[in-house]
Amino acid sequence: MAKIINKPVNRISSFAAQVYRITERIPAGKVGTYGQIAKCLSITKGARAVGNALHRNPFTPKVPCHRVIQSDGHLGGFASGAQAKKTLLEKEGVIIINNKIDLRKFQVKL
DNA sequence: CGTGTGACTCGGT
DNA sequence: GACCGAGCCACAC
Repeated sequence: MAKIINKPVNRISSFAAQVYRITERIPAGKVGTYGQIAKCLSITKGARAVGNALHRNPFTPKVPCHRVIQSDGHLGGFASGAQAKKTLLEKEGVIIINNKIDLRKFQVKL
């Protein structure tokens, strides 16, 4: 009999779920850093893992992954291009100068 | 289980 | 500010 194997593309790791949870609670007009989210998950050095989870984020419209930027204030990366990320943030009310964001004013406190 | 990769971060140059 | 190297974490193969 044929084994009905469905691609396990449906399972979200607990880690990723937590990342989405934190990202989802970022209000519009504010931004957060990968490291900050990582720290919320008790993994201060897991900024990379956080980026990975967001990059694979299956809840794109549900999770405002575009509100997550680098700790330096740079946009970081975006699946559709940093340009789109920049535009989106500006629409939310975030002021971006030279592809950089003022973390002092837009970094949300978790 | 080892290896490679990535939307990161920090420190030095 | 830009480039490089090292460190840390999770995932895919």
